Amino acid sequence: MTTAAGSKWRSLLCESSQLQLKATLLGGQSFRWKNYKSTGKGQSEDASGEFIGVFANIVWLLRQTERELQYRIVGEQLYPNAASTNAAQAPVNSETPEGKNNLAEVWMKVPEPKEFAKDSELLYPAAHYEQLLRIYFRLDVDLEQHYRKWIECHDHFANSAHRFYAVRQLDQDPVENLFSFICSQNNHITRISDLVEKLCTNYGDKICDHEGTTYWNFPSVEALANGAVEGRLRELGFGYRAKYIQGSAAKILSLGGLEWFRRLTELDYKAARTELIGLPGIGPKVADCVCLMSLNHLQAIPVDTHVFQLAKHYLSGLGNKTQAVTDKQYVLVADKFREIYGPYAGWAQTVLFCSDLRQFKDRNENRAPPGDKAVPVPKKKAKKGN
DNA sequence: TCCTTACCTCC
DNA sequence: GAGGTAAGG
Repeated sequence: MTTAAGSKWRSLLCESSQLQLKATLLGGQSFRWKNYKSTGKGQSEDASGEFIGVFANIVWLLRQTERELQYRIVGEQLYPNAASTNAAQAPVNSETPEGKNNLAEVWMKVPEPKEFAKDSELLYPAAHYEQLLRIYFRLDVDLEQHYRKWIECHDHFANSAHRFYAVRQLDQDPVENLFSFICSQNNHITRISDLVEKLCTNYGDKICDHEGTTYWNFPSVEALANGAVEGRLRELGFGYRAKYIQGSAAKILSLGGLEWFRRLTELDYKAARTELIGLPGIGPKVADCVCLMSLNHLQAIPVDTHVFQLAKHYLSGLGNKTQAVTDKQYVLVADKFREIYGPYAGWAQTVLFCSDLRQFKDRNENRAPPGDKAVPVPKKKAKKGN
């Protein structure tokens, strides 16, 4: 059920001032995107401007121009649950109420392809892929408007925004999101990516081969709950995270699997967070990552040691020596961010987080493109020092 | 309730 | 030590 790798480039309208692919895809939200260097492309070291990655059981190639987001389907498979859920009654391009538009929910409603007139070499009509991209990048949200607001909220954002334009909060698959962030504890991005890749190659299904690389989807909860998983993951170098992965998978199954995740999107933020912390290996930080990145709770603030350092822009008296973030400090910092930035505080924090990543530091390429006048250079506005 | 420490592995 | 968590004081 794979697609010929030769499928053509398609596009949807999307101003480059609304989306910066690089920082959005490589900034630590998802660990499955890579800079794409086509083998045929000669001297393209790092600057092809194309990214390859997987979501919704599709291998995507993405790039952008000033006016368009362009995509190419490298390979695809049916969503595994498409046939077994109440598929048919959800036309792909129906309007979904704002705030309820979760990727996993859409996947669970993906109709079977035979219900469509086939469009060229792909499984679905172009409108389907377009909708997946709109959901994944939350393209319905006017990001420039939020930037303007956040700039007014605090100097710290104003000083970072012009260096980091158009970082979008992805709306990810909760399964991939949760298990990826279990892997993230005490690790940096490259090793997290390696571990996530190992999960996929060992427990995922193959999607396709492309230019000598095999692409896999993210494993199902069932696959990760199997009794042999912990031992195998230890062999593969997951360390103490191995037990958390299998244990969380097993518990999620006992709670209802994907249906349990769906319920969490309907609960309010605090309730969803509490549920998540009930899983082994999930503490406050990972729970907030999942709330923010795949359960549509945009007020969640994941406070890691890094964010904790940033928080000293806002709060005095956090102490200079402490290494570990205590629960009390965590709540203090998260509440402060929400107080300053409002209901989309988590998104604002993602932008700030990106702007402080070493890999992105002092790079002009992260500035808004020359033609972009939408996000004004910071004005001023004193609000510091609480 | 609040705060330390061990934990796997890689760099 | 690293973008944390769970166990124990």
